Formats: sequence, structure tokens, C-alpha cells
Amino acid sequence: MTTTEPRTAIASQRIADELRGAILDGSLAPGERILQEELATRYRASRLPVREAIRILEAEGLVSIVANSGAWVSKLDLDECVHAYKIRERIEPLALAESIPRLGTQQLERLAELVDAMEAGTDVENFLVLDREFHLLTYSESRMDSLNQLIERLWNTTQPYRRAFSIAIGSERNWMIHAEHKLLMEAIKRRDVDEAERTILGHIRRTRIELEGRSDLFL
Amino acid sequence: MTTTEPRTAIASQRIADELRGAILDGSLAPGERILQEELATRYRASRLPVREAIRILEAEGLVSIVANSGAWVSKLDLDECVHAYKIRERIEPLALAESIPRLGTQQLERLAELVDAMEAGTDVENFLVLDREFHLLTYSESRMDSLNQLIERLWNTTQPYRRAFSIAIGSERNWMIHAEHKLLMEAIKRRDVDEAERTILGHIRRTRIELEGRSDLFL
DNA sequence: TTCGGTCTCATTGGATACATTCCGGAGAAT
DNA sequence: ATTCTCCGGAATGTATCCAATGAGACCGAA
Repeated sequence: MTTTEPRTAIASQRIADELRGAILDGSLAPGERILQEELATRYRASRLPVREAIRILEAEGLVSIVANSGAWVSKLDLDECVHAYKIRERIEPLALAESIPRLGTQQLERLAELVDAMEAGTDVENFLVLDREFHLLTYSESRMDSLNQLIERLWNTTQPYRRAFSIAIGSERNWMIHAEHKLLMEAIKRRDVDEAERTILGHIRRTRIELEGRSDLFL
Repeated sequence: MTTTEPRTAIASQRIADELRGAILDGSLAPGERILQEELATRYRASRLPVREAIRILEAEGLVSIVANSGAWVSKLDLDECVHAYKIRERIEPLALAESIPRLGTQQLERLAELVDAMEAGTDVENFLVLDREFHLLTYSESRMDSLNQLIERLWNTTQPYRRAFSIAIGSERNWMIHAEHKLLMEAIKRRDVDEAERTILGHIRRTRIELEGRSDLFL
């Protein structure tokens, strides 16, 4: 027993996790109001842990708090979403470069599985889950925790818009995404860091540019 | 009156600001324990706003909380500090590139003032303040709020170590920093984005590499 | 002497109760 | 009719009290 972590999921954390899940899976849409009292009754707790949970999510960028007024699920406008992608263009290549040398065979196999599953499936929700796991897995061995957390935060805040985008384009242009995923995976297998960095950069940038043309997704 | 911001500095925010200041100016050293009760009496508030303030700072990475145990001022090891610099190497060039085209004459003048003041002064605390203002000012017109906040967070968490480093090297090798600042400022004045990106990247990277040789600063 | 267990106390986590702030609507005056 | 004011209700912010967890000291036995 090496870890002395208190395993007690303290209420604030638990509630924050549940709320985050609800936002990511789309149950709570951007712009939706968050009532402290409502959450308190739903999760069988008092308002205090709820408040702390809301603060946690605010720090992660998933919730916006206005003093003396209330909290809402964060709503990005097109610009803010584009900004997130521009940041991703810069930092995800770094995570990839640090991670590639340490990725093991099992992880490479899992990447291949994910690519196949994405190509086979047509369900949007399923694609979102697989795509996320694929990319985050490529970064998983970076040994830069703070960086990986940062990346995950960026993915989280833009998740609703990735969903809207995926639904909007249908499975129409997905062949390009699949091709890029394959290129990326091949570069990783060859441990070709430079090529992998270029590929992920292009992948994110292309997506960003497509996004910039779909301002209709942001009301 | 355009802003409808509630001007009421609610207690949690106020306390968070004071605490952040205390950490940044060195009054609270990394590793130091944070007692809720003590802060409560010091800031004439109950423990509740203090708790929320601590959570806010935890989200910013300045404080570490262990459930049922307490809170401490975050302590980075050498690796974590190096990671922060590696992330900065990737994102600060972006902020600079976005900001340069929009920097105005007044801001360019202020940059020149800061460079001169840094060269003239010998006081470490003063240098830290000026250096920070200089760099953040070069990013100030990026119009990417989330990016600028991210950069500020990275500066904040590494501030104690920049202080220790500055003290350790004395004013000995500062001429190189000053030279880099001047190069950067010249590139900005010429609106030469590429050159500016290269310069800031090199500036951060060189500092990181120097830092990697001073593991003694981390106990 | 050293290791293990228990006991106590200090500190944090949570619940309830109260104060404060903000928003919207009704009503009156211009 | 429009605008200003005032009031009421609802939701948030804060304080106080209680429960629970963790750390350290003290004591006892090997």
C-alpha cells in the first residue's frame, strides 16, 4: 500500500465529477443555468459542497460564475473556440513529442483498435468518445502532468462544439479525419517525432479552419 | 456606464487576491502551511470564504490541497518547473504573434522604459516586477484572454523559483537577459513577427536550460 | 530501547440558519 | 405612452455550529 491518498471521495469532488460528466456528455448544454439548490437536492448534499464543486468547474473553464447572480454552463463564442484550437496547435505537438518515445506496444495496439473502430462506426457520440481516447492516449506517456491536464481542459471546454460540428457534417467528410489519424499512428509507430508533430498540428489546424467557416454552430 | 459588473469585491475573491499577492511577493514561501483559521482572523472573515479562496488558488496551481489534512503553498520540483518553461516556449510565441500587430506607440514606449529600468536597477525584487510587466505587456494585445490568463498562471506558479534564481545568479549574467530583451523589443518595433517569435522562444529556452543546471534551488 | 497501539486534540468538511444582493413587475407621475 | 421608483420574491453569500478525519503524543509490551 504505497498511496496514502484519502480514498474518501469528498462531496465537492464527487459532485464536480458528476457535473463535469453531465456537461461532457451533453446533458447540460452551454448557456444552461445551474441552480445550487437543485444540485444540492439532486446529489443529496447541502449547498456548500455544491458551491465548491461549481468553483472547481469554473477553474476548469466549464462553468461561468457571476457574483450574486448565479452560474451557467460556459458558452464559448466562435472566437473563443478558435482560440482554444490555436493553443492546442502549439501544445499538443509538445505532448506528442514527449510521449512518443515512451509509448508501449499495448498502447500502439489500442491506437490501431481505436482507428478501426472510428472508421467502422457511424454513431456521433461513439465517435466523440473514441476520438478523445485516441488523441489523449497518444499524449499519455508525456510525463508532463500539468501539460496533459491543460490539454484535457481544452478538450473539455470545446467538447459541446465538437459534438455540434460532428453532427453538422455527418459522416460526410470523416474520411479525411480517418486518413489523418492513420498518418499520425504510422508516424508514431515509426517513432518519427517530427513527422508526428507536423501531422497533429495539421490535423488540429485543418479542423480549426473548418470550424471558422461554421459560425452557425454558435447561434 | 457600460459595465454592469457587480463592484462588490466578494470576500472569497478579495481573500484570494490578497493570498495570491502574498505568494507572489514571497511573503508565503512554497511548502508553507496555510491555516484556514489564521487567514480567517487575519482577513476579518469566517472560514468559509477562506476555504473558497484556497480552492480558487488551488485551481490556479498556487496552492495544493490534501483532503482532510490541509493546504500548502505549492512546491514545484525541478521537473515541474522545467515543464512550465517548456509549455511557455510553445505558447508565448503565439501570444506574441497575435499581439504584435496591435501594440500601440504608448505601449512600445513603455517597453523601452522597462528595458532601461531593468538595466539600471540592481534590486532583485524590482527586476522581477519589471521583467514580468515587460513580457506580459508584449502579450497584452493578443485578444486571446484565455491564452493570456494561462500565461499569467504559468508565470505565477514559477515566480518563487525565478526569484531564487535571480538571487542566486546575482546581477552577474543579467547582461544576456538585457540583450535578449532589446532584441525582442526591436523585433516588435519592426513588427517582425517571425523574428520576435524566435527571440522569445530562445529567451525562454535559454533560461530553462540554465535552470536545469541549478537543481540546488529546489532543496 | 524500540515498536505498536490507543487516545486525545487540533483542523478540516459539511449542514443549517440568516443576511444580502439582484432582478422583474406593478404602479404612479410626467 | 414612457420612464422612474419602489417593492417583493428568489437565489446567492456568509456566519455559526456540529461531525469526522488525521496527526502526534503517551503508554505499554516485547
